[in-house]
Amino acid sequence: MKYLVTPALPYVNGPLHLGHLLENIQANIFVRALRMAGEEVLYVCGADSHGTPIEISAAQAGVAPADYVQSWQGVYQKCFARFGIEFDNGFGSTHTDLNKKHAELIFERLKKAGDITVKEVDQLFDPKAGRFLPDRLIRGECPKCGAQDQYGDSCEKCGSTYRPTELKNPKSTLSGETPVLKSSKHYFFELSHYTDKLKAWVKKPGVLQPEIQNSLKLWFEDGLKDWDISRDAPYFGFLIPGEKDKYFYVWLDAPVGYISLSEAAGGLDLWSQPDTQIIHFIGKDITYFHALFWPAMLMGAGYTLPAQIAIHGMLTINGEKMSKSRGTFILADKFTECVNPEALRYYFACKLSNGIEDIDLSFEDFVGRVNADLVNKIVNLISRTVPLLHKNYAGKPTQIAPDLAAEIAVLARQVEPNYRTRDTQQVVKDVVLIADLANKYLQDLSPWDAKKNTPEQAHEQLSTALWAGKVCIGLLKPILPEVALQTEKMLHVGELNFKNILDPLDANRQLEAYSRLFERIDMKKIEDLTLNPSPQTPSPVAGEGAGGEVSINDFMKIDLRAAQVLDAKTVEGSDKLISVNLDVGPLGKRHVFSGLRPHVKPEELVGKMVVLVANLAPRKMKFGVSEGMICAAGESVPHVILAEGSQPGERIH
RNA sequence: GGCGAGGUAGCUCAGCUGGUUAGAGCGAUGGUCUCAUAAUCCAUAGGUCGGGGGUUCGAGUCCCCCCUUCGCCA
Repeated sequence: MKYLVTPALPYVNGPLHLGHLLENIQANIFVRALRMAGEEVLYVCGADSHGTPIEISAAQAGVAPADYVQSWQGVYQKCFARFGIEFDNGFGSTHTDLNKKHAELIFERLKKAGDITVKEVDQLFDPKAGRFLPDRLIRGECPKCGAQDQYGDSCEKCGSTYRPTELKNPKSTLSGETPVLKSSKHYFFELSHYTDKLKAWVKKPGVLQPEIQNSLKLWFEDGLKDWDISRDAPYFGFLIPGEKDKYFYVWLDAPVGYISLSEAAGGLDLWSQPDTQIIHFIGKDITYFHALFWPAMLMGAGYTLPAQIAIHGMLTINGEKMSKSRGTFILADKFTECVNPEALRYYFACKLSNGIEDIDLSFEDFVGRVNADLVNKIVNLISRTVPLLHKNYAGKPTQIAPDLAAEIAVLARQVEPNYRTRDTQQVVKDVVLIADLANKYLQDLSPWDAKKNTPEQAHEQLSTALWAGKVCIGLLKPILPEVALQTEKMLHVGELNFKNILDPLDANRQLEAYSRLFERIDMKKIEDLTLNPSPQTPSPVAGEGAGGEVSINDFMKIDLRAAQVLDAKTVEGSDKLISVNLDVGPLGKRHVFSGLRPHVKPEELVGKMVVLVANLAPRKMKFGVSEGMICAAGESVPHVILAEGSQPGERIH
């Protein structure tokens, strides 16, 4: 039996946030657990790279859409890697020749099967921008309640939904023009042809969670409607064969990415073998596409159907929807600056099961679980035994107590099946229970207390507790790969898997000295996540460091100003800094610490017109606050760039 | 608005097809050990199971209405 596991392909419209991580951590844990059980698993993912939003963002950034997508691809891959998530064949994209080939192939097969039809559709068109407008790019008055400035699909005030053509006084958000109605030919996929097959597939046990089966009923009752799968130029996507200005709708070629990414990783045959276990991890928001459109496409084109659509709930932060204004729209990279990424893996594992309820990241609970259970109980088993074994028994373990070992083995054997059903909530519960047993065992027998024990007994007790700790970490290995790796090295137990996990420790091998496996989380650091909210407008294309391209928009974010040096002094206690006061005209006066001391004499600066990065975030330094940066050129011997002839405060661009 | 899924102790959650005095962990409080990242271990307190009505010998568990959160409405 071979497995193919995919998370949803993240759409390229900004940096990854904790919501992406929830799904990807869940899928990653699942993959690691299967592999630990000896299963063969292909694990692929990539950027969902097409569509109007990407095309427009790329245009705004002044780069080609393909380049725009590619630069994000690298950012995503690095970000995932920080959380222990790495895909077979790297993090791919749906904008590839391979994906084009498969999208066309499926389209041709559906066409041959008579599932593709062509109809004329009236849509709002922006004459100035020369393009049809998706609902989200039209704003106007709600036809129901009259609220101003509402999207073309639904009203945020009264919640009513409508067609964009019903909107009063509509305006294109691209050009501000009033859109006009225009007709165009569209391709449709006749989903209803697959109604019976889909009904049967949906009911197959294990394919979908019961809650999802319920919610699908309505869609079937209403009757499956045909699906508009084409978009007119300009559009970033794949041209429809035989057309010059019509493209596949992004949602058609996005799931096809599952196939092309598989092929790129050497696993195309997984889609033709009947016994493959194809498992898609998705959020409940995109159920429709994965439970109806996608399987219907596969049915029509003759591929293996997914064995399971593993659907999870949405992520909330402290009980509320992630919100940019509340600062709870937490970016993944920001998180890694404050907290060990494995803590998040552990916490999500605590909360996830095979249910579809929303998952709440409660900071209080998060810190509590990690500190109280993971550090104080589980890791503690190792940190309280290894040093004693070194002190009294030359760092070598001995045989283990059979009674406790048997009790623990019973719990440990439940773990693998729970991973397979994605019930990591139960996995963690069982592991914590093992840790509780072992901590209590140690406490009751106190092997550190010579009066209660003979040395042999104490040796066995310590070894048993350490073994229990190893079992705990081993069982959590899919969740905490890095901690497990460190433990394997420290205890010399080789690569832990579900077969060898209960093996005793090698009595002839000296343990490494104990080093901390996990640090407690400081609540203050977590609070920092929300105190400094993630940026509203994430920087696209950037993030590649020096030498990478930035868009004009990125450049324009930097506010460079001409500034006149009022005075400049050396800073006592620092051989690098110069304390500079600047006149920035209308922006007032600024104080800056400049690191130019080794190359520039303070008195040389006075009166000069320099270039100031005026909107650099103020930085608190040992000697005070610096409110900007003075630009200089040159690597080893920098010299200050002068803006001669400028007036203080003038913008430089 | 329609449909679906939730609303159980301060926090996060278990409670299978209705059945004895509603459970767990964390947190809190008191005590304990001192090997360990002031960790462990023991004990105690904490709930009108969102609200109201109904079916039943008996409902957190079934039915109806309402409030509330989340998702979807192609």
